[in-house]
Amino acid sequence: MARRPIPEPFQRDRHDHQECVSSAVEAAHELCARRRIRLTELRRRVLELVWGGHAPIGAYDILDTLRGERRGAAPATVYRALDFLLENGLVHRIESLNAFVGCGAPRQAHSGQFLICRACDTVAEIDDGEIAGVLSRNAGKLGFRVDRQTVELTGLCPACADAAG
Amino acid sequence: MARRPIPEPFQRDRHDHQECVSSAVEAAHELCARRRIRLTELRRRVLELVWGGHAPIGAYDILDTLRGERRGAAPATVYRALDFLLENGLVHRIESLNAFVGCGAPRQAHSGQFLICRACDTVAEIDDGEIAGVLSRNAGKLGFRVDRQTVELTGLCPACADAAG
DNA sequence: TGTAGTATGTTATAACATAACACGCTTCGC
DNA sequence: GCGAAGCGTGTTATGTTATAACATACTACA
Repeated sequence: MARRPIPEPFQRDRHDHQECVSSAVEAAHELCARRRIRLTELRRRVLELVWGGHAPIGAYDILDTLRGERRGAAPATVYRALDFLLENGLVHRIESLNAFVGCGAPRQAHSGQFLICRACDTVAEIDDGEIAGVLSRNAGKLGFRVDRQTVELTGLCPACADAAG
Repeated sequence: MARRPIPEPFQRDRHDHQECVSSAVEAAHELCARRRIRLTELRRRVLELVWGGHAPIGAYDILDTLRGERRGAAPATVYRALDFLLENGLVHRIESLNAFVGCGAPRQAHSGQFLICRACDTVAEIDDGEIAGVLSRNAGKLGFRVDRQTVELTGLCPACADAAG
């Protein structure tokens, strides 16, 4: 596991972001070793780029950077790496933004819930059992069997809410 | 208001779907009259096409139909009509599918929660106060102020779950 | 009847994503 | 070490979703 816990949502002012990136890469290495799958150079690099910040990044923004580093980078290059990272729960896709964020607690593909600040673009992932429970239970009452939850809450993070008054 | 309530989620086997469409159009007429905004021919037609079924429909599928009916239909034609319908809560966008469904209880742009059957593509909208409450409350505990909730649950509807065993 | 505001037509392009096939590398049994 | 199988990436092409920008037409209302 990472030596240092991923910062709690919205406790990120003035944090050492490089530590977030290296924790994420280290966690990915360990997860891939455990599963005997390959965290190739390309996949590691795409993971780092997704972890460039706590804001979601688009596939073509990743591609733009990659093109400066590797000849022959193309959309498929990026999407294949992202598919691998998604399958293994190392990144998440934010459906409402067509963009990707790093996962702070990687494990097999899982859902989580996302708090998306519309002012500063920061996304915080939470994994709230109460939310997941209510969703499954209330859908279940209607006879619906839930496989996958997409929960994306847009609004203002604490800092931006303060600033907005 | 519509003379007949929109069918409950998943009580739709052998229902008279034309009734769903005409209820939706009638509700839209009333809502637009009340707000003194215009449900034009184009907007009404796009609304009908979205209500073609209880499965989400893509903008370009709407466009394909429209092209057979109206000269000069183009993407902007459809997206502008959809924007109008979205703003007024007459349709919803399913983010995880980049597609649209009719709203059974139209009012000013609102969120709702969506149950999406991955077998038959039916989408049921629910408006569950307990879910909305837990989401707002638990995000609020972290200092996050929620403006908009995107909740999309993918899985199996009762009929398809039965069929799958 | 003029005009301001709204709605649509029209053309172009941006942004996001996948298909299909070739090639090279890694792994593993022999 | 050698060959086959599977995996990962390169490469080219295309499909799908969405918006920009400007022109024209329609509607409401003074």
